[in-house]
Amino acid sequence: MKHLGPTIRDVAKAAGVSITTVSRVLNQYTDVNPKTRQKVLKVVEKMGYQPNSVARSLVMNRTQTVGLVVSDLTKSRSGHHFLFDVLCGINDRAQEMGYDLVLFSTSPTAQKKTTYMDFVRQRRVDGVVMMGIRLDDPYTHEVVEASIPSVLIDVPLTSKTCSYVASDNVAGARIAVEHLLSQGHRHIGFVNGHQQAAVAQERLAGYTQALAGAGVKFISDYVYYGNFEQEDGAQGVQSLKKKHPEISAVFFASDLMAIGAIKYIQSEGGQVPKDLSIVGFDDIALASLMQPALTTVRQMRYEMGKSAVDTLIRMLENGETGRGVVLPPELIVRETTQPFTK
Amino acid sequence: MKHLGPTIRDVAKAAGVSITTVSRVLNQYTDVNPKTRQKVLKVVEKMGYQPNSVARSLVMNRTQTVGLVVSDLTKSRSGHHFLFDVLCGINDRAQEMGYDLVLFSTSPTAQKKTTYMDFVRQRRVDGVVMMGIRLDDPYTHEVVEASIPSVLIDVPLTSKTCSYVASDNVAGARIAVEHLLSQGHRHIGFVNGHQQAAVAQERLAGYTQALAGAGVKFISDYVYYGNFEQEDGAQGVQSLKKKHPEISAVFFASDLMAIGAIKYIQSEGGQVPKDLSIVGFDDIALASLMQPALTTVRQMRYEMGKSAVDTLIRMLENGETGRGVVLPPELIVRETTQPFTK
DNA sequence: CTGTTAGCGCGTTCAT
DNA sequence: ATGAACGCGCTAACAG
Repeated sequence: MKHLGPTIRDVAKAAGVSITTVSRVLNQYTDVNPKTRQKVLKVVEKMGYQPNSVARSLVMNRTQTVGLVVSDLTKSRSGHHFLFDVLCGINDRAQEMGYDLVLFSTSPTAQKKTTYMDFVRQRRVDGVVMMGIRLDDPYTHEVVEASIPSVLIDVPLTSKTCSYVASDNVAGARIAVEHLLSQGHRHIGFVNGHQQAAVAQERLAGYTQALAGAGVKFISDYVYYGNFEQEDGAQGVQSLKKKHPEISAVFFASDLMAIGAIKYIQSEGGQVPKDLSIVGFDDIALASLMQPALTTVRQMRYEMGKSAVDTLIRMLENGETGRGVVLPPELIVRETTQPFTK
Repeated sequence: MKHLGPTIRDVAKAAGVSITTVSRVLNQYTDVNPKTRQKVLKVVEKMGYQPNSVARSLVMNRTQTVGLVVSDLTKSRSGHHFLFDVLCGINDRAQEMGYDLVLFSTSPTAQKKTTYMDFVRQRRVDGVVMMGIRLDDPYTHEVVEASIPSVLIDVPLTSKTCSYVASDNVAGARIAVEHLLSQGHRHIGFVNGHQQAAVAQERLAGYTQALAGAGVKFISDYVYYGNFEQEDGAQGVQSLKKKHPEISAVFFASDLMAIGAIKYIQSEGGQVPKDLSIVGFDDIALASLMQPALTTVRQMRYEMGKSAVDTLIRMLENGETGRGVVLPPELIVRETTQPFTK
């Protein structure tokens, strides 16, 4: 495992110039003789020289690297569908902007052992994008106070060095529920995510707003808290329908829960939307493939990823301070909702 | 944006020892006085010192980083379901072993511009895991000849520095087709992936083996080549059934294609498995949620990821040479297959 | 325009 | 058991 290639010194020697000069042409400095530049460039080309980014990072004190930290990447099966698209957006944009992407997953337990700043300092990433994080994760608040720029996905917190990117979850939930209301439903259940998810709180707000807008009374017992997973959806409807048989429609905070619910209803011999109208949230790939196809609220996942990197880089390179970016959701009406019939 | 923390020098000063000594205790050297060690450790603790991994990488000429290069990460929608789980496995194991994971996506065009070795040398990763790569991607053969260790996912090539991890695709296809045969089907179509996918070639082999084993004649016109995507599945059955109405069962090289086919058949008023028995490949999450639930061949995706990292690290740290790791697939019988009825 | 000189933070001989 | 000195490959003043 020795040298994998020539160093800047080898190039300098071969070109008959100093190291500095080589460095200059490589870094687009203008004050270098065109002829020298050509000569150097030719040697670089011939030797197949590639600058050692580690050495450069050391001296520049910048790694051109962004860290993507995900909480419990593996465990949250629900997350996959959402995370992957965001990841793609992040990766694509980072690459475009000349940054490398380093992936980390943390768990709440790991977060107790290593502080966020230790974590970041050790890795020397220039900035961080965090996703899948809960409000009560230890890192959450460390991040906003950290001195290194960060962007949170789906957690609306900002500071001088911390921005966020999220869907407009309030609006998303509202249009979902308004859709149900417009179809005549008046007893609308809500299977939410866990309370430590910022999005869950926002979607609850959207739910109540929609009800209020239609003059329908909010009944807190119509709200069930799950964990975004399929099983939670099944349990959610089951619980809701048992206690409140008058419920004719349910809004779910994730497609996966909605799907779990549909499966459950079907397994009990029921039919969707005949027996219950259902709206999900996310528009994951499965949504359109379900039988019946799921009516849901689409999030711009890929764009969230891109936007996160854009925001991060603006803080990194232009010194901008933290801000929030909110992306619009979109109602996708498919087959799991139908007008209320007594 | 200057110092984010103390350097080894600060620690040395504060502890009243030399840099060397600090370095020694940090790197588990034994020849250091227990009392000095304690003193240093205490200072390290108190100052919250974190070694600068960049500096260490420079001097050690190792980055403790593995690169994950994926071909067309974003574009291959079919890949998501497969890639993500593998990614999780890779990430988890890399983290366990103390390596960071850097994510890259390449495209065939990008591969024409930058050679693989340039790519790797620039990033200074210690090793590479590649996935989603085609046999005709430029990188494919550069990788096996490269001087830095690598592991290919799903491409059975080895060299001194290159290993691979894959499912036993021949066996997987064989058990799928044997299942169909055992149900009495004799006219079995095969919607394969594109020919530049190693797995496609292998699955074809498994398909023909199974037929041969049952004394059923192989008809090359029963094989359709798609691109692993949903649409390809729909087109595949359509084409196959039109030309060969006698076909009573079809094996698909990906679940997504199988699902596309089911959707197509249903949209035409047909029924699965009554009108056509179907077996997929992968066992993605959708498979069990489909209506009817998809019979398929499960791949150990997460384990493939873990295994890839294990293999890579054995080459990296023990100097082992390239080898192949083949994981067993498993037939998951669900609802899309039924015995042949005249 | 170009070369010389200093480091960046750390691991590593080689003395002591 | 410990420290001084050197160098990893590169960028950035500072002369000329």
